[in-house]
Amino acid sequence: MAEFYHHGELLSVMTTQPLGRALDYRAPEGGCHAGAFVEVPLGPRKVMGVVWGPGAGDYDINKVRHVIRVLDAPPMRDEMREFLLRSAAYTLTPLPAMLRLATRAPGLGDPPSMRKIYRAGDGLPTRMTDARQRVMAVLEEYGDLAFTLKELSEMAGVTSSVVKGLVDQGAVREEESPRDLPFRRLDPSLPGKALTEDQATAAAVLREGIKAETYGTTLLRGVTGSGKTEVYLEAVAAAIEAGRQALVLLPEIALTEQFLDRVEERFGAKPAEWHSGVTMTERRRIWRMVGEGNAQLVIGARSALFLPFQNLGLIVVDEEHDTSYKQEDGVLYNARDMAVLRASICGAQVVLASATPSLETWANAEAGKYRRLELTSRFGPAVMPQMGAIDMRQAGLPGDKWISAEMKREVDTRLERGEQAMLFINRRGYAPITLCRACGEQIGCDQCDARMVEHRFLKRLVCHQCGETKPMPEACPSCQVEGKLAPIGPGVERLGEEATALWPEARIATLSSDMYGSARALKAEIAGIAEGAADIIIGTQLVAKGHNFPKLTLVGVIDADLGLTGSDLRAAERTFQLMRQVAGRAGRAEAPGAALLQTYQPEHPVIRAILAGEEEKFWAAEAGERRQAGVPPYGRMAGIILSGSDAAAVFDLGNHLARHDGPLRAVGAQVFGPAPAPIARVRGRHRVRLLVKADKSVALQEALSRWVGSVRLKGDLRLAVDIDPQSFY
DNA sequence: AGCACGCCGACT
DNA sequence: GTCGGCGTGCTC
Repeated sequence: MAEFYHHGELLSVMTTQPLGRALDYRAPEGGCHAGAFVEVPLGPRKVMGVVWGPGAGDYDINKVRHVIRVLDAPPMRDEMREFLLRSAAYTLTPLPAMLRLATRAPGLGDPPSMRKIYRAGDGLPTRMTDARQRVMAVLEEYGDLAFTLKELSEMAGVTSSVVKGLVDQGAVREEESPRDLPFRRLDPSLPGKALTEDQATAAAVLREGIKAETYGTTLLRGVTGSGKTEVYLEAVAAAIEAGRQALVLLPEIALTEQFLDRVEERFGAKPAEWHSGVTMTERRRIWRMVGEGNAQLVIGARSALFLPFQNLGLIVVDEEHDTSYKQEDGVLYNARDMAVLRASICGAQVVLASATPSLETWANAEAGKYRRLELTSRFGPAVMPQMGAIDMRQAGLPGDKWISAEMKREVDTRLERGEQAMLFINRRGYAPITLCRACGEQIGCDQCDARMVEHRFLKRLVCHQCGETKPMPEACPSCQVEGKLAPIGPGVERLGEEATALWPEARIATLSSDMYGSARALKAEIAGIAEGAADIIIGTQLVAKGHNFPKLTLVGVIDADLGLTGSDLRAAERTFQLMRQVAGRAGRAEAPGAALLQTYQPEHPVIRAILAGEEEKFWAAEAGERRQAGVPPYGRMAGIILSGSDAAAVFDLGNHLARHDGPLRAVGAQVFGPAPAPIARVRGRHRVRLLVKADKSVALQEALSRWVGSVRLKGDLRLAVDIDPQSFY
């Protein structure tokens, strides 16, 4: 049991205020446990914090104030504190910022919110009417179940005043009940889908792992459609059977709805759903229920890692290679790595599922740190798609067309057969560049250094970097000449336009995340398309992620070269993964599929590896190059991002750091830069980046904090450390 | 993060 | 004289 502090005893409290350390307080009347969520006075304000441990006693004892109150929430467990400490140390994030991730729950500490519910009472109404009769019939039909006023009156087909009248007469009982209800119990004993031999073997291994009740990570690798989900749902079932909680992380909110249905199919009830699109009320409920152990399974985004699980036995990271797992939401962390850390602390199993694992995960599996499970056979009758390249150097297309004659023929064939075809391009909007033919100006963002992208659908120019938008101008903002602005290059909207011209009779659906007002609308659209509401699907990124289109038999990648060029060391890996994923879309059900890549570089090793299906070869070659270069996963890297409104001051700071690199040289690490960051200006702030490269064995974080801690940031200068950056060049 | 304190420029 | 700019420092 956690340490208890009696009234008046000195204890330390970690707040979410950016103080960087815990402060001493005295325990409140009635005392409190370590880990308790508390409200404490800080200057003139009241702030929330967590009782962190015994007081340090290094502060004027007369100035130490009392904890105001203990909040009504289960105390933070030691393992969560450990997780926060270690993830803060790993990512070089101040602890309060890390703590903020674990306290992001609306109404945390409020007493349970109550609502009125209605059930059958003891008495009978003095006068029976038709409406009253219907209410009593509903209550009788459902026995002792209780309903909200709205439910009951709607079910009986009466107004709420009828129910109220019955309450007054004692025929219906009104009760207070907590608004936050436990999640329905999941039933792991339901049969589930029949598994293939492959799947059954993998599932059995995962189930064994769960039984061991220790930490372990498994790479579950299987081509698209091989049934990874069915397999890891068996691991979820094993965790639930063992009375433990499970968490499934998905990279994309748009995927959750489909997934919830599969969970319901397997376990007879829907799990908790945690991501940015969930309402405040639902979040409060989830936070509370997860903490009370009344949510057995959570499906969520990366932030779900910080929910107060009481007995976490399994974390699944689906599509573990997905780059959206590494993104800033205040703190720069990779959810995949943090999942492994969280699990290792609480003795849980991790399943990293992917058709195309990241090189880090692949290397960890090769090194024997992760168990590796392979699903080779596809589920059901479908087979892997045939792959082919279209050499665009031979296609002879004009500069404003992107669909080759060969691609058109293949699509024609599918249309004749009543099947679906998908054309994929990873660029949102109409055209990535808007060029003035009079002066050569490319319209850029006023706030950033990025180019603005025309979105004809929105009738605006949009900055994909900072979200800034402006109306499409008539005249060039630089030379004022009118009518000379020209769209350059393809975007998904423009491709849709070209497709409409090529196939005027076909039903064409263009899928881009910015074309739908809500995730719900997009989901509905995708569901309709999957059922056959479109013949040709034109899509970006999001169609490459896990949707199932049974009638789809052709995927055409319009610009397979995107991502091959440039000096980003991970571009090849990303391209490989993306194309394998997209290709895997085709022919998931009965009809066999084909994948065609339009490329100007058919001899490129990545393109060839994809076409040949030689994945191991690709990874081995890529791993060799990285080992040679001493970059992740065979070396360590960190980015230092400096920002501020004054470009010169930002660069000065960068140069100062680069010159005073003693702490880094002491461990043999090298500094590169300063150079303008990949996005050199964001929202009016100039950004400069330094890169640090070190040997795998180096304690990089300690060296970095000594180095970075040596400078004091003046004015609006900011410094952020990005451990294991996604892109480095 | 807030909020107070305090030190310089331009006003009633 | 004094109002207010925001740089610096403090909060247990």
